[in-house]
Amino acid sequence: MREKKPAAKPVLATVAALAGVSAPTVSKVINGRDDVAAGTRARVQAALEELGYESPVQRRAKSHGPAMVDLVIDGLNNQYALEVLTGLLDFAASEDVEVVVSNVTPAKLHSANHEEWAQRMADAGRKGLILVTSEITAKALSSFSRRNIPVVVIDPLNPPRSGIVSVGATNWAGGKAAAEHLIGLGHRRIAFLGGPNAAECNVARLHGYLAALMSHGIESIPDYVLMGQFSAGFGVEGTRRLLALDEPPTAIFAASDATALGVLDEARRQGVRVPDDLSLVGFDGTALTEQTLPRLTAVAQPLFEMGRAALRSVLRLANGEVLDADHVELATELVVRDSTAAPRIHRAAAVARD
Amino acid sequence: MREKKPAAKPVLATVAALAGVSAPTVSKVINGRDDVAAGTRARVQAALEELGYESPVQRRAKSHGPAMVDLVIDGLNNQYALEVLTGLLDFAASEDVEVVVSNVTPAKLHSANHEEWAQRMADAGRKGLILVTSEITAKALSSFSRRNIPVVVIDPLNPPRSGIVSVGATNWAGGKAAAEHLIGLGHRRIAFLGGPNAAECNVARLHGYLAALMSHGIESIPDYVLMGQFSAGFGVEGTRRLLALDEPPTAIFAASDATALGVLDEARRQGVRVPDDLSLVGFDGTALTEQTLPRLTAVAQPLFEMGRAALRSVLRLANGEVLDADHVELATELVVRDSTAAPRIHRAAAVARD
DNA sequence: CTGAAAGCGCTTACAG
DNA sequence: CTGAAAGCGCTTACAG
Repeated sequence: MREKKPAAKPVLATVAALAGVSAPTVSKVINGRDDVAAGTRARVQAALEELGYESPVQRRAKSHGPAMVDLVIDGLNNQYALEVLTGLLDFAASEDVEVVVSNVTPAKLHSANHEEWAQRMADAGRKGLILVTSEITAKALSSFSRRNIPVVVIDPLNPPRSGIVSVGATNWAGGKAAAEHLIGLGHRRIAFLGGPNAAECNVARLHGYLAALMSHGIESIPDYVLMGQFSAGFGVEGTRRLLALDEPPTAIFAASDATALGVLDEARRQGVRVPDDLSLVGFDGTALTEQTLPRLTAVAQPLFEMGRAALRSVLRLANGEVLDADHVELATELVVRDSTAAPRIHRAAAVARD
Repeated sequence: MREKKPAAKPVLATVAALAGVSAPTVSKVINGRDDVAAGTRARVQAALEELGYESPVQRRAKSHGPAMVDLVIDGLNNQYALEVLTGLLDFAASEDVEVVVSNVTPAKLHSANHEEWAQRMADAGRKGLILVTSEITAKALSSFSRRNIPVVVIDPLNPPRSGIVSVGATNWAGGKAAAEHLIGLGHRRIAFLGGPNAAECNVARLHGYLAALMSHGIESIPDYVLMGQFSAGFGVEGTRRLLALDEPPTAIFAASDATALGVLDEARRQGVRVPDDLSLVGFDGTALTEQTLPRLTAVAQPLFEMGRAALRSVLRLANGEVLDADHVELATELVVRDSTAAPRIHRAAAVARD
């Protein structure tokens, strides 16, 4: 529902009254006729400015309806994107903003003609652009910024550069929390199944994990750190490699829920019980974590809120406001469920003591 | 003799004269008011068509940018909606159509002011409206059709009435295929865990299941048919009730993948092995079916294609074309994976024979 | 140059 | 339901 301001929308007659001329004269100034005295023209123009007058045509062109923003998701087909989208759409509805959604692969995004794209958005009166887990070049960004179209990236692949507005999660702190939870349970042989090396969020998770090991005096073992994709397939493959080691890990920190799903499947296939024989922590905290057996201990990202925050930032920028910071990270939270426990050796020792 | 130049841009009064009504009446038709007799409306619309009249608003909306349609999803947060959305967005991209997505609960949808909503869409030059798993009243529908905004419903909750264009799947055939697969494996005690009674698709699945039983001379047992929701929670609850029966079923046909997920969890909790002790067939065929252990045998709906077909229909209608049929059902397909097997008794007998 | 008056195209309020 | 009448916001034609 759109609220009508009590302040009456300025009409040609209003402007005329303020400028002390007749309506036809204002009409002439607006339409660029030359039969108006310079002084009169100046007075009328001042009045137009002051009242923020817009002709019906201008008003219409300026998108008569609710504000609209574009949202581009790379690979809609995962739980992660879905939750970001839901948060964003819910907030959009409450703000009376409409969202044009596109599902675009990174390759297509990269090869797109950004000038044309930005011009089309400007013509359509779009207020801003939100990208999810994509990267954007400085050159492409300038196509939009030159047209006053703000761009916000959710969970950017690149490290946050100044000039690119982005919303992320505290990936480093999340990685640290995951590893510390496992260390706290008594684990020392903790593996990391990461995503793409190029993804900044993945690198941050890795370094959080390394920081936790280091601060507890645990040496990191290169064989325990595998980089791949945020996918179940990589979880399966990585687990196979880890369990084939002479000294396999007692715990795995998977850098995404999807990866953890793969770990769970491969462990089951090999008769390795989770959490009895192997502890497992995921990352993302999507609805998937509740659907596995055992339910998955995971670092939850505030995906819903990230969608919300990104839209809020775009609307603020479109409104000419200044943001507190270009890059914002929302807090992750470790949610302990059923896939983590003390390592076997510990429990065996505890039983022996009894 | 009065010679009118044909090049003259048609104006409201021109249309009125041709239709033999007054200008205000034409104005009402254009703006979708409901206080115009059907016959009068038809005459006016014919005149509008013949003269190619366009209001200033329409003229502006039309000349600018790619076509846009609105998509309203009820409860985005499930795999089903996600796959429909993906199919629809991919086709939209290839057709250079933009999609405005909203996530609206059924309650909100019901209480919405459809007149205002339809008028906003008309003002914004939207080509059509697509609803996913929602119901729409005849009254609401008329708000849109009066403004020449076609509406297509994907997987409608109500039985397809004439006048409502919808895209669904062959739910009855799918239900029959699921039950026949189980019967073919030797099962006779087959339960059905359904969705809401109000959902037409669910009723069709149930009757497909019943038809299969009947055609094989298997009596249907009331205790084996439970109606609830398309959710994992109901899968858990239903399984609990079924396994507590004096003579529990040897197979369960779950009317959604989510329900099947719940069945799987509860079976595991009770130490009932799938498919050894219990066979399970799901319905939807979302990506979930590949992620479970065992992987889920399921009736797959062509969700991707349903999204695609719905958009295609809306664009055709917007283009003034006539559809072959108001309601279309795309074929479901049984995909056999690892959650179904011959019932125990059968296998025991087979072993005894060896 | 300027603006009263007429006009344009559309919408609104309301009597019948 | 319908349309005469009034109104709205803007533009045009033209007298001064």
